[in-house]
Amino acid sequence: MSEKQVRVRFAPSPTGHLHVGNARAAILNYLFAKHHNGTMILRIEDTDAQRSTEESIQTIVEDLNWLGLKWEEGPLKGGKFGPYKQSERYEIYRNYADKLLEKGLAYRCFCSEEEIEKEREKAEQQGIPYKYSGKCGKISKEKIDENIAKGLSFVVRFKVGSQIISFKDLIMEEVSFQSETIGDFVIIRSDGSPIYNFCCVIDDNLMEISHVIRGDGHLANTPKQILIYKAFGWEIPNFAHTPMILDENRKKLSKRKGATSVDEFKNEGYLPHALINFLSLLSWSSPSGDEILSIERLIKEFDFSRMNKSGAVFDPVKLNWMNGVYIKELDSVKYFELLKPYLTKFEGVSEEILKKVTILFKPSLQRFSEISDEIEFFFADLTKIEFSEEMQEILKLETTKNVLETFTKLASNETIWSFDSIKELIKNVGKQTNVKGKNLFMPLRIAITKKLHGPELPAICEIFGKDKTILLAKEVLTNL
RNA sequence: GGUGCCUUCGUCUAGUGGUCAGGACUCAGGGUUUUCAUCCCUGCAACAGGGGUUCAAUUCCCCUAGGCACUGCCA
Repeated sequence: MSEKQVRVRFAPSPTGHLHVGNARAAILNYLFAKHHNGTMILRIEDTDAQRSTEESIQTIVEDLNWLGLKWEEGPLKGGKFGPYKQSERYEIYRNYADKLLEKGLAYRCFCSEEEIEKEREKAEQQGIPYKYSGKCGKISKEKIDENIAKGLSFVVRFKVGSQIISFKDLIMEEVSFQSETIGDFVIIRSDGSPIYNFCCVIDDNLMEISHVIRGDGHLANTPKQILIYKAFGWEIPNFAHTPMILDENRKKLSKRKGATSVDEFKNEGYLPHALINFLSLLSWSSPSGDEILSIERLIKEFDFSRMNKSGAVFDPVKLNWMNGVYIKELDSVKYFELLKPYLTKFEGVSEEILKKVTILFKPSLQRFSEISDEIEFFFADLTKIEFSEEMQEILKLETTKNVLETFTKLASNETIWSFDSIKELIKNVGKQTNVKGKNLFMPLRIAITKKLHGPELPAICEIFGKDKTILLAKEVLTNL
């Protein structure tokens, strides 16, 4: 595979947002292309006029851009093998279908949908696997002309014949099918529009695709496609069918439980790099065993030989962890810039304060969308917040009263109010009350922040300011 | 039903004809932080089952079970 120029394509159908399964296919295509210094193509498979939308193409392109995946040829972008939208290539497909018709490798089928449906039901009742009978393949030429003259509508079916189709998949290895189980399938609809399996082959050939990398849902389509390649006498590309991404029940990852489309991850505050890293680690692993991998390393190390054949469960908990790792690595300028969109709730607050407050959460944040809830207590009226049972337990400690009293007393005498001075202050409270560790810090933390955990206490007090800090401590004291 | 693919800790995975079956996430415990979190360390936890082949099988072969996908005038 090295002599030949590597050309791969990502070919989504624009029927909604970019799903993580498709995103992974895009990522793998990208990594493979870059690894081999090849070319990546974006092709829009919009032959389903009912479901395809222009907006969807937009969002898919946006999502791909957000991920940072780049392609050399595609709609909008152009390239010498265009157009890259299948809906703009119908003439091409019809021409190739005509060639097949001429060669007798395909035929017009005049059966109505109702007729087919009846046959299908009958087969099902009898427990026999259904496949098209092929009866229209035997109609005489005169009859065909007569039918056409009568204006009867027809589909074009590919004549499958009988043979064993086997191919070597880069991931699944040797795979073979008996063509008899397939049945003559439709390549052109009655309205003249072409069907996926047909367009896909025509385009992959015309666009000189060297490697077809796609989800293993397409594995069963591959023999049909190979038959078409053979019918035209075309070279068959390499196939790599990637195992699917499953949900926690080991079912095809679908909506309903959590996020499944790239834009949802984007909105929840995941970093594109984290998503790519995480997705690339499903069914694949680095030879080094490392898990946090830069894009450069992924490109360098990616290879189908290290890919499993089994599906992988998408574990959002691990993704969150990984995203947290990448957030920690961000420098503070970039961190704040990416966080800004999640701060709309705090419009009236100065950027300076927001920067100070949000930076405290950089080590613990897993998703940007969490920031709002985390920092809210800085701007809320904390005197109105109730204590949870766990908090009350801690406040009930014998030492609590003394700690809070000493704290407010010493705090009132402070002249400077800085992180260091507050730290020192708490140290002194410990000395004077002879309380330390948890029993010293937790009552203060709870009284002042109304939370069981958060950033370093002195840092919070500093931002609150002296007056507010003392006020909050006192307020709790009076109710003790 | 038919066809195809798959099966190592809960999850993602490494790995080999002889290994204490390794790592990561989660969880638990400990250490640092005079607190929580971060961070560090330790621990829990797996070769689907049954037959072969072999001196030896998690690894090779077969069967069973289970899972998933496809089975459209969807892609």
